[in-house]
Amino acid sequence: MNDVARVARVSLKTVSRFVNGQTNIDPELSGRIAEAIVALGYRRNLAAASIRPGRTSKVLGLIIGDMANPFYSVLARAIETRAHESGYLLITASSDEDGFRHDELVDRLLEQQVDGLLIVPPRHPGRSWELMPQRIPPVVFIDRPAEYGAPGTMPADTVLADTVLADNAGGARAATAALVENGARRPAFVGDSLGIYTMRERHSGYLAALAAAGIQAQDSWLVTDAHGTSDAAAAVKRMLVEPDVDAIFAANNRSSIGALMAFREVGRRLPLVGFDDFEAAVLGDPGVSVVSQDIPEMGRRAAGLLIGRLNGDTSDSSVQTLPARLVLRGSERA
Amino acid sequence: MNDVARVARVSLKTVSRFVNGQTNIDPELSGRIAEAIVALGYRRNLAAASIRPGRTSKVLGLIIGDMANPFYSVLARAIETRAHESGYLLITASSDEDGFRHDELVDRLLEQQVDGLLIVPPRHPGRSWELMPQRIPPVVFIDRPAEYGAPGTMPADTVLADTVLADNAGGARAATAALVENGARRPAFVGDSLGIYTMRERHSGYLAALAAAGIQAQDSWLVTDAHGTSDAAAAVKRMLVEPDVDAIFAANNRSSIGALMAFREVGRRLPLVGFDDFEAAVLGDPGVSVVSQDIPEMGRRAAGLLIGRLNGDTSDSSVQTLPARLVLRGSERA
DNA sequence: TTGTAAGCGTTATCAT
DNA sequence: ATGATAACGCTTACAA
Repeated sequence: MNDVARVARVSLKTVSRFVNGQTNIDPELSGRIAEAIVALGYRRNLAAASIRPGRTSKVLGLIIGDMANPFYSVLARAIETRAHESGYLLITASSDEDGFRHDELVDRLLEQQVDGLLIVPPRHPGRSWELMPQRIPPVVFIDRPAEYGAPGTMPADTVLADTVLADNAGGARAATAALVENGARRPAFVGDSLGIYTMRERHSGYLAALAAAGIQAQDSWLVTDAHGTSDAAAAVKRMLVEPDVDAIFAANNRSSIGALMAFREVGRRLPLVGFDDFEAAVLGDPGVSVVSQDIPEMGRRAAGLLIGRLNGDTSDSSVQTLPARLVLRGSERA
Repeated sequence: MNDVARVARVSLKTVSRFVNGQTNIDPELSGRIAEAIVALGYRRNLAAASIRPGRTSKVLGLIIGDMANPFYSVLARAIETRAHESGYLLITASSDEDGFRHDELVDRLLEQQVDGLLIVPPRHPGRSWELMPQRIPPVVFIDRPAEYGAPGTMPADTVLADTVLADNAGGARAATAALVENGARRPAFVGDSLGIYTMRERHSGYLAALAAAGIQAQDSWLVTDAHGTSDAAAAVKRMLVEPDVDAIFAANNRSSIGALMAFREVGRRLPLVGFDDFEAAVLGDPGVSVVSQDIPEMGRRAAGLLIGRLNGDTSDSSVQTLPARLVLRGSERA
């Protein structure tokens, strides 16, 4: 910038004005500056600009579980789009659901001077947010509450922290109810560990639907160790062989896909409703009914909330829960 | 940092040494510094650190078409993993395949002082890389060559630019050959516009396989306006009704899925091989045979190449082509 | 409208 | 081993 000023025979400040788009500049000087910029191939250094107090980096940090997972990548895209609209870049990092790595990433992003943080808390939490140093930029937690007491309670005192969740319990309840309405009396729950927040919520929705139908839930209907499609497939295959259950609520899309694999292998199916939509759901016959979360909306809301905070919104921390929608494609019937 | 120094009653430089992990510090002073850091909740400012000459930001920029697209998100994840291993963060941005937006992002990332750039050139190119100002950090182009002359030729003079591609032509040739070996005499090509580099390559592979089999390609076998699954489905449905062709090479996975949709709707199928694997490919009966690109390897290679450049590798610009693997699952047969 | 000088948080030089 | 001081590229009072 000094060089530009020298070549254009103006002061540093005038160049600064020019590159910042200020208007009160003599057209002649503007011209000389523009020429000098092109001649020298000058490009402003935003990192340097952002170290001034009161100036921001215009970069946001996003921590998700795994960028390669469609849930996260769709979420990330929605966030990126909203961020871009307001002139923010996005540093996206994967925690692999590991608390330690997550915490490292938080520290690194803060050192990198991001203006705000969007975080999907890892399944295996690390340090509590209560232990965070005082000066933290606004944070929005997505999909799962942060690890401290009740969601939205604690962080309000320390930092501006909002939370955006999906209605996991309500969606699971609707899914299970759809099975029951189509005649199921012994619907299974096939999913991952109940140590995971969303699984816990979905399980409680499943139980609520059973209770509402006057059905007594049985432990033998419950599979909570389906970490991947093959676990789920194995569990569902057992269900087809020993028909203890008469329908399946697949609590995530890996479980849904596992169920389809088992159906195909055994050559027989059970009524099925899954949580979370997936590409192949429309390809089978019948199509797979699912509870669909509006993931892009979750991302837009989260990013919008964060950017609102950065624009000076200091209202109380909020917890928003987005509705989940039941999409019936036929697989809920016998 | 000044405050820490004051509280710990040491000089600024000693604190700097401490936070940079230098060893030559009196243990007593170290202790005082550590205390002061905790007491003040001090966190280093990496943005400020990076403005020193010779110092780097330890941030890489990645421009892809669309983060929500599985091809890109898997690629991004592999890149992120490799970057993380070497201590780099990754700013990921989507161009939406639009040259103008792409160019804006390049400028912004350069202003943000990223140490290097990983770029999937947009389908609708903007400014040529020849026009870029001189001082540019190393760049790696992925999946498609950059927009200037032959891949890898031009940028060598201006900037360190490598290119990592998949063997689109070879993969398409193998896919088409598999159809022919299973009796196809009139295999269709269903894909997107040949204005797209990868489509052009795949089309030439398809033609090569036909030529090798002594089959004269017909214009009526060629569909190049399948931009999404429904376009492809419509095209394939026509093929099922008026059987001009006897097999289908789907040149991308949207076309494969469209073909499956058409098969399901009409209740009849044709031999099919697709380019690019997809989740639902194993769920049908028969499973869908595909040409599979090793996307994570592409990401690892690209990131590794870039980091190598950042570590001082100044060898000539290279163009690497990764093999595509034919995965037969049954759909290639009648 | 333009310029001068100070300062942001850090690291590097060079002395001690 | 430690520290004083300058410098990085930029913005912002404040002055002219």
